[in-house]
Amino acid sequence: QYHTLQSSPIISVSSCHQMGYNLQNDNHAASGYYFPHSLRPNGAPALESPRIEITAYSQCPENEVEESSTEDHFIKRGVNSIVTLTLPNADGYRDPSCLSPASSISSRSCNSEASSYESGFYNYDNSPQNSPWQSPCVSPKGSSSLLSCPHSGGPAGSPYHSPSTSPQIGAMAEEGWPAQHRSGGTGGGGGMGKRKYSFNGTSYNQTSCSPNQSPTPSPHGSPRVSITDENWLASTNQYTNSAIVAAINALTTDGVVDMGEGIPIKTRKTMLDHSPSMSLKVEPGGDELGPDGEICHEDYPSRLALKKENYCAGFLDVPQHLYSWSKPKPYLSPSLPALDWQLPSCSGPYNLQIEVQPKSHHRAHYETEGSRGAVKALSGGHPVVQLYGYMESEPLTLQLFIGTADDRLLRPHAFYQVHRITGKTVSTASHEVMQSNTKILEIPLLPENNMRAIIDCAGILKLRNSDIELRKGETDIGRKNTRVRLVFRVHINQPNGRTVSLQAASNPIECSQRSAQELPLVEKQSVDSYPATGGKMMLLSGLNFLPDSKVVFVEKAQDGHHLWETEAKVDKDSIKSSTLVVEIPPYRNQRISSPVNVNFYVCNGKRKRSQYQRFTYLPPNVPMIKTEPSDEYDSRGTAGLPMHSKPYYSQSRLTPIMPVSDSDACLVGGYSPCPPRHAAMPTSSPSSSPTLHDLSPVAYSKCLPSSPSHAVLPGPMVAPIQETPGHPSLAHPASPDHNTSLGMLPSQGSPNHLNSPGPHGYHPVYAKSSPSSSPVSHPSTPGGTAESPFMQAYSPSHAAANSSHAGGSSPSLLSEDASPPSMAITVKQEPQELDQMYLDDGE
DNA sequence: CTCCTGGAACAAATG
DNA sequence: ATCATTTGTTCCAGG
Repeated sequence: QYHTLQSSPIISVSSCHQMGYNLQNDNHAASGYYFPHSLRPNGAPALESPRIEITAYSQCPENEVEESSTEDHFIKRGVNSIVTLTLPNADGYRDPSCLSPASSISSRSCNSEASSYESGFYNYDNSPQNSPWQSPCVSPKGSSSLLSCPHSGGPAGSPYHSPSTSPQIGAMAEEGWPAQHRSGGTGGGGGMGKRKYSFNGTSYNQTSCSPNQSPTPSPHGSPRVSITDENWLASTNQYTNSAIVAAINALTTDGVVDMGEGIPIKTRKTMLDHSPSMSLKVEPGGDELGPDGEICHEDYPSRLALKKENYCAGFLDVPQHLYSWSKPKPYLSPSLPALDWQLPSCSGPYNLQIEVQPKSHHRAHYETEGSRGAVKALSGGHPVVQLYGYMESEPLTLQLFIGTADDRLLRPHAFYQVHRITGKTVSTASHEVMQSNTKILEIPLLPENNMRAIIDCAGILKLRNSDIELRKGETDIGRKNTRVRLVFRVHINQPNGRTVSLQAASNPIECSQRSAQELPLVEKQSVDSYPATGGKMMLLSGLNFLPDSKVVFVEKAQDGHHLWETEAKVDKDSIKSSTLVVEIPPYRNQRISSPVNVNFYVCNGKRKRSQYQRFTYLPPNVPMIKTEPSDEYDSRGTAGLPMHSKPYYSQSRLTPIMPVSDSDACLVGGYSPCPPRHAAMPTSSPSSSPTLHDLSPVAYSKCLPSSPSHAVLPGPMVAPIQETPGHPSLAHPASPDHNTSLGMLPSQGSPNHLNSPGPHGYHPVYAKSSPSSSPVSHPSTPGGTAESPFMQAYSPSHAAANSSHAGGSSPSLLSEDASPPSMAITVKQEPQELDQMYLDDGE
């Protein structure tokens, strides 16, 4: 294993490894990945108390029988608890930095699912963190899994072992964090007290558990129990972690990161694992999966393992047997990248595409309600996801989880969970798996179906804000945080032992009943860019437009303050609920020499605004750049309907992170196309493979520089997620993490930036952008890709980049200047990228 | 009879 | 501190 690790390291490092963990690279890869995780380190902060809680959880699991998810969580927790216990060293938490590589590594391996293992790990833990164990973890297979567990555990364990290690994370992080955040900040008490929820039947289960479990220091005790807390906690940690990580990073770059995350994750996973077992239902999916084995195994394995080790044994086993998945591969999962890692949508020949996007609105259901059905597509059908470039005969497993849709990096959404839909109307088999508080739906991707899956089995469950916010470590707030994205992942094992992980995120989905009914939504705009003179009519298509809807164009500075704002003239007579015609207002400066990115939004009233939409003013003389179709549109005239739906789509791609933008290009063809794009991502590291997430700073930096050239792309297109003009809501206090978390992202971010037409030295901006300072405001800048600062706000990637580390790297990007002239257009950068890509592929 | 939904009542959180 | 909004969650009822 080591060999592999070592050998591969360099190469793979950047890329895939994660997957690869199994493979080998662990170290490198791990390190890279870990970074992000390292965020966890944040754990450091929180660390202190954590363990305690864990213990509690363990109890819960059994009790609760709630349905899948909750139970799972509990179960896991139980496991976790075990784990936690192990970790006695609180110290470690804090030191995350100390951890350095070793710890980090271990953690990662664990990350994913490892958690479950953790419990078992103790022993492992003992082993000196890093070394052997870790590596083992990395290693893909089998035993490794256990090992990995250890890792996960290791991290946790490590703490024990070595204080330095820190404590990694693991244990600490989870508990600690939560405790701190929640209890301290919000005052869990408050939350608890507030609601009656506790009473609710649903909550019962949870509560019962949680309370007990939650031993958390805090008094939460309260009924609420935020059930999930525990579970969540772990997960939360992740988020938090990111922030923390960021902080940590600042302190130290070491592998530390991993630690934190890894542990939490593990715990979570465990929980998940349990659930899975519970879910046995798997049924069809299972069958299919079974065949696939590989992928499934990954997840399953872990589960299995966990189960076995833990109490599961009995229950779980059954299911397992049923399905092939259960198999022995357990370990795989551990190696998989954490859910908050940013992954590219295409790598080498592979390209994971969302062929049919989900509708922009889907009312999520509460636990107190019945299911509200599966997420549907605009067409009335269901979302469709396809993997291009995969020629093997082995089925793969497509993973789906609910991710965030804010301006920060993509990560599992704390307030929503994917909900498995079954029934006669459902044609797609699926199977639930829990990974660190996040429910994942696993769907078979079969060669016979051309590696295409119709997602008609995925609903969305809303968790009570009060429950989630109480989780330890959870820093996000649920209020107004009702937009999500479907996040799809595929892990492809390659001959060389590495695993390529791809990720694609859907366009944002508004899950709030009220928001969906009241907030205007712009799905398409007929014009993306136009000369500063304005005057052209632009057709907007979307939802909830009212006779008195207004369209406001705004330009924000990096720091978030408004540079320019004007209300455009709306053709009141032509307004329909789904369409609106507006005249593009002249830009404040008619002499711009390079494209200027601004934003606009539709406003139905004070707090009823659409997300920011991107728009680019072009220098009067300059012909429109190819970049966008806009030209066409222009010519057509607003009346023409040709709209761009860029925003969303681009976004979706974005999600994948940087890659995303690239992905666009890649899209169809898959193979060839991708490579180029990779460039963007890959750019980061020679190593390349986008797939891999290069976490390491270095890579980034590298990438960035190169990126400039690449930059072009769709950057603009990227259209970061739409942001709501006025709502900072998303911005959460805690957020800092986002940034940090991103470490990985950076690459992405950079690309975007690059892409952005942004004329001139935005760099600075970026740097600023990070601006975590004004979390809230940031969002606003959606459009900004190009120029400005906005970009940052928008795309998560940006954020990431900006924020942390990225910073380091990003700067370079900025400097790139590549952006230069607005035009930038996406030229192909292929060469470089390709190389990288190939390399990756080749390897 | 259960599952979906669409609508809304209620009530906590904000402004 | 109070009142008006908003927004989150729970209920209902019809298909």
